[in-house]
Amino acid sequence: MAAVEQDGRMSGPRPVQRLEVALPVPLPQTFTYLHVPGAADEARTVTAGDLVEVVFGRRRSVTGLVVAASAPAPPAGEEVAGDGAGPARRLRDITRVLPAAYRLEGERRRLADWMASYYALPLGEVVPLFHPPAPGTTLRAGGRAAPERYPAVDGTVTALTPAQAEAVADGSRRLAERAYSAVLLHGVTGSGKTEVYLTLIAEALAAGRGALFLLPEIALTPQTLSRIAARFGDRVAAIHSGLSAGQRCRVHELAARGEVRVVVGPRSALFAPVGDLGLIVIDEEHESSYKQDEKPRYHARHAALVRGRECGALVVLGSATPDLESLANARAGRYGLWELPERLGAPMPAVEIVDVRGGAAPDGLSPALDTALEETLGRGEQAIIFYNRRGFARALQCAGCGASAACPDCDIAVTYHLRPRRLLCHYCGHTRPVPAACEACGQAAFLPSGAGTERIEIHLQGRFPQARLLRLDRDTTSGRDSHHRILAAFARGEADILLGTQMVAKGHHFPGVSLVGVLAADDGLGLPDFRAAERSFQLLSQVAGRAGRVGAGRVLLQAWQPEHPVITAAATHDFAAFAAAELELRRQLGYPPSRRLARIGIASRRQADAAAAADALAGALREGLADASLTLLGPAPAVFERLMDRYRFQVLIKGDLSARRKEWVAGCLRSLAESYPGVDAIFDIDPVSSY
DNA sequence: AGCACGCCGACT
DNA sequence: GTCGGCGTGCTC
Repeated sequence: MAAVEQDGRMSGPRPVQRLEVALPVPLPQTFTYLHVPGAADEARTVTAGDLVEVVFGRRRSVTGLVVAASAPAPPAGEEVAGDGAGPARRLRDITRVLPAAYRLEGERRRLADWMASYYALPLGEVVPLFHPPAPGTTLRAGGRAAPERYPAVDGTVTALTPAQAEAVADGSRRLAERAYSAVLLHGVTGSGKTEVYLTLIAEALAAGRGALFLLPEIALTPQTLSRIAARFGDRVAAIHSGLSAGQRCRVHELAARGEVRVVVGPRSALFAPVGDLGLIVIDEEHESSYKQDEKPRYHARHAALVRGRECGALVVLGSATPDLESLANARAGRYGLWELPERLGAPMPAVEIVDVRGGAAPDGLSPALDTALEETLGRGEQAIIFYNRRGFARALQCAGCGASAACPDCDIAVTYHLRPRRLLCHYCGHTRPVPAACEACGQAAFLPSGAGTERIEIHLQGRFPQARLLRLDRDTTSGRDSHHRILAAFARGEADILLGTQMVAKGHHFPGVSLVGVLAADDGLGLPDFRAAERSFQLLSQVAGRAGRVGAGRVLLQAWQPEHPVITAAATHDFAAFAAAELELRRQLGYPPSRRLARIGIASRRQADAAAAADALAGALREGLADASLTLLGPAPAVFERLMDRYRFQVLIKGDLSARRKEWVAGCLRSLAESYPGVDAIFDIDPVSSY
């Protein structure tokens, strides 16, 4: 068959390329497409590393990575390769080749390969991380294309303290070596970690190299961005959830062209195509938001270390409360260690533990905290009250039969909310009006049991009617930016008390705060999760660090277990004591960082199917993974046995799974899905929690 | 995974 | 009568 050229002349068939394309589907194979170079404007010859758009199944447009491309050759009856069964079909042409700026090659490609192997995913499933618009981000139609502007701040470089200078000096030496190395920067709240990061970024830039600066989304405040912009001007670009698809593409292209040399953002910023990377900073490296909780379930800290290794960069992990895994790596000599033990400007606040056992209002403010708050307000200073539970009451219990109103889709008591007055499931979002009478026994008297921030708010309003109160939790932050607006208003002194959930603990500098009160400080310790103690310690340290960053500060921790080692270590700002005790526990129980962990979750609408599939899987794994270095736990019902109308079971694997074995497990899960329709399986490497 | 096809329950 | 729930089958 001859093609008709635009000028009407007949010509022979055009040479075509056969492309092997990795696509974002959970299938182990690549897919073969054809490409006719020169068939359209910019239809250049394709090579491995190009991204292409294709029609796939019933999907109009899917972006895939070319992993192999033949030389252009005359077409010869191009058919679907393989099985032989069924009628032969012609191979499909690709729709489009993405511009060269989007090519996935060099150390980013090696990172993609590592991720696919380490997390046991087809290569195509990690490719979307590397090209904008990234999945799961807000796509605002039309978006304002104007570059983001941040208020100018004083960009003056302050003199470094001796500890900061020492860290920077070691960092400079490492940068000059132009080889991979990693460092844990352990610096207490307010010790000036950011100045160390910014100085090192400046050094990397001065040496002509690029940098990535990762921080939790929540920490991407206008303050932070202004400070960075003041220092680096238009060589820096920020990625955050508010960017439109077009703005994301722009950042990507500027980075690929080398016009932007520093990219700041949350975990997804790790994949920006900044060339000749000299430095990767992971701030608040202990934050669990660095682990993506949907597929692909990667950990950005781990991936950052791999990217650093692949391009010869210095990777700096910073935290006031390092992840125990990072601490163990530093102690084992795999990372350097920089310590900033001194807070700048003010001493660490004094922390008092308040025993609430036997008190009149164990869920509310103790007399000690009440008095401290009264004094603080009397002096015209600000206070933060932290209670990690939203709503009015944890459950609405029937006074007659004791039954708590439950979620129809989860085996969970629903939370009682006052504004609006409804019952709400915090796991699936189910909501319904408050019933007039008990749904189980018909009696009309209820006992709201266990307090939440709404209830504390009402108490505080009654107790201190003249105080201006701001509440910060998921229910007061539904609007875009409302979170930052509330924090900014409090920072400007527009309220006297900030009451809220863990949102009050993160980031932000509050010069006027001299009192922090924590209700139920030991609340998180009861969770059946091997990281419960670590998370509690981090949270308490963080919230305590909000007090007295200027002048004297005071922190009151109310607890049921005042002698609990996590509470006493947090009260004495003693990270080393906490770490020593917790590392020993982890060693005894065989949890990270002593041993690695993988988790397989099984879920189905039908309980029997989920149970049978979990049993079958555990049996297969016990046989296929019989090895002294591995320990299998389960199958066991998940901690929340039923969520979103699905019954959940799990199997845990302790020990080091080789890439081979992960691949084998992934294969088991694929065949499990075939044998048990309606059953879903999740394979989570290095899960952030064990339930 | 995503997307459409196909087959049985409660509604204008 | 049909709207729509989700089981299931396939993807070059």
